[in-house]
Amino acid sequence: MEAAKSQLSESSDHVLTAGPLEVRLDQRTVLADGRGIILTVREFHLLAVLASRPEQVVSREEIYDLVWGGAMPNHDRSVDVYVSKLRHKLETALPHWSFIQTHIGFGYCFSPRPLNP
Amino acid sequence: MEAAKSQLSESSDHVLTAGPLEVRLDQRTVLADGRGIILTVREFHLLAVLASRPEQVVSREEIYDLVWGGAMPNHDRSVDVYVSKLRHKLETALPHWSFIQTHIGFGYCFSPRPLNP
DNA sequence: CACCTGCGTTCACAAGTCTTTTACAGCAGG
DNA sequence: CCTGCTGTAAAAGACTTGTGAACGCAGGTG
Repeated sequence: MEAAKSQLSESSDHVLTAGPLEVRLDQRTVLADGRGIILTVREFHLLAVLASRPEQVVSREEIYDLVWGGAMPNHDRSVDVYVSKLRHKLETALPHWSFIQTHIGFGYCFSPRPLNP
Repeated sequence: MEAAKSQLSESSDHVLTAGPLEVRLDQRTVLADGRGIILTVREFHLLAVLASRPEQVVSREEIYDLVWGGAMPNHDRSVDVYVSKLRHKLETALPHWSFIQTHIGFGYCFSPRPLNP
């Protein structure tokens, strides 16, 4: 039942939930199936930005502005690099879930879904 | 038996217990396996603040506000220095336990756990 | 009063971690 | 093929944290 849920729900203003993933904004912590995941400041901020807009495609420029602040320099790859790092940590913690989709030529989309098998 | 317990329990409003550590708020004393640990005023206050929120990540700013009072001056390292002093005393008293985790770029977390070897 | 001691604060440096940049490989489209 | 885009490892650089030491201060002691 919960498996089909792709919508992110908010227990409160400070907690984002997506499947087995829980992002606690006020405490700067992330739980995967109740176990803590250690993220760096950037990784956490990036996840918070993406997870707060489930199912919405967000452009690199906007992500950059929200997480790094200011306009994204030309040819900057920071967003890509951090999405990669974040995906890696999420995958390690929750191997059967996928959270971030790439939208080629544009940006990324937070869209939690269980992987079939 | 108790080894697996990472949650802090409260025998009363005035005593915080975490593994073999007992913080007596009303008496301003700390016991490690029943033996007293001598802490200075600052050290005790810091421990009390952290131990009263087990498993919660607390920012340096908040710690500073609660223990020192007021806003933390820029580049102030008092919190770090006292965490270091506190860790040292706790380690001396309870070599096989770890109590305070660092969350880089943010703050500290009181998370009592026995050390494996 | 002169001295000693303990505490809190600040400083400085080493060690460690994180961020940014760079480079290269794979992929899809023309 | 050639080009543009993405994934990602690794190098280089920037920033954080741990901690010993120095300093000033206040209280206690002879």
